[in-house]
Amino acid sequence: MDSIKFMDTRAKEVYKIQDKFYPCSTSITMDFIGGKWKTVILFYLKDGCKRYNELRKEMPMVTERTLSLQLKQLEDDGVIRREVHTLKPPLKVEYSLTDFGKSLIPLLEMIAQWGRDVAKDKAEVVTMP
Amino acid sequence: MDSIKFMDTRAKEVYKIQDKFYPCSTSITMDFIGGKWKTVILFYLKDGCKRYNELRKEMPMVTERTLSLQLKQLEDDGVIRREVHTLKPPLKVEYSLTDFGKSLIPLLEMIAQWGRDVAKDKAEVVTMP
DNA sequence: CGGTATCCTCGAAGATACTG
DNA sequence: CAGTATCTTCGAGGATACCG
Repeated sequence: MDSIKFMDTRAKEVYKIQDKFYPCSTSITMDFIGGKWKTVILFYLKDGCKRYNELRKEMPMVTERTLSLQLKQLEDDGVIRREVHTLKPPLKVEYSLTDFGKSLIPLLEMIAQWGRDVAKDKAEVVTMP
Repeated sequence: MDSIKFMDTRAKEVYKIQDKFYPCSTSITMDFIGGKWKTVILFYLKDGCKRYNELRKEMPMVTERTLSLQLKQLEDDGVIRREVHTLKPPLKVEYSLTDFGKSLIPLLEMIAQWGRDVAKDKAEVVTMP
């Protein structure tokens, strides 16, 4: 029992949301916008609603499956809204930010701006084939 | 040749940094700070340099291997600096933000703040066993 | 048009043991 | 103290084909 005083007694507090543990509030944010495509999708949605194919054209390197999955996750997380405007094909589906999603806009702008600053130094801009 | 006018002629420009393509400036930023642990590490380094074991204690769920790899990536990306202060064991190694890394601080603060706002609604704070 | 279904690859991250 | 070495797991994301 004496050894108790040598143990690490600093209580480490973490966040818990539905059985998931987050060691830092930044982890919570990254769970919403992390991954390869979410910030890109959200960045293109921030100026208004977009159709599925419009998003695809903005992201020439994403596969349909992945775009679809990411959109569904963002929808499940309450960040974006999916609205179907037709009953029969050809379908018209529009995606837009929810109010909760709009709360991310300043952050998205800042992420984009830091990337642009880095690009100024290190990147070249090329046109996709 | 007539069909050329039906093709998607909007030139899609992307960023290129050392053979990697980025469809959006947000992707560049996320390549630096994305993943499960980088924002956490950077957030804990933003107030000054930390030793390896100090970082471990802040992140009770990270494995040594992963922490080590993430630190090395951040170092290779020029975001943090690694300084060795002893020649023989026990070693003293300190990590700190570079000037480039410090340019991320406002962004890190904003990421943390958005996460805190969400936590206020949805998270509980628990003490790690 | 706006997706799913299926199968597959690959890298991030973890578990555990060991070391200068 | 501050890692590295090995092995393994797991899930994000990709390729391709098909569907309402």
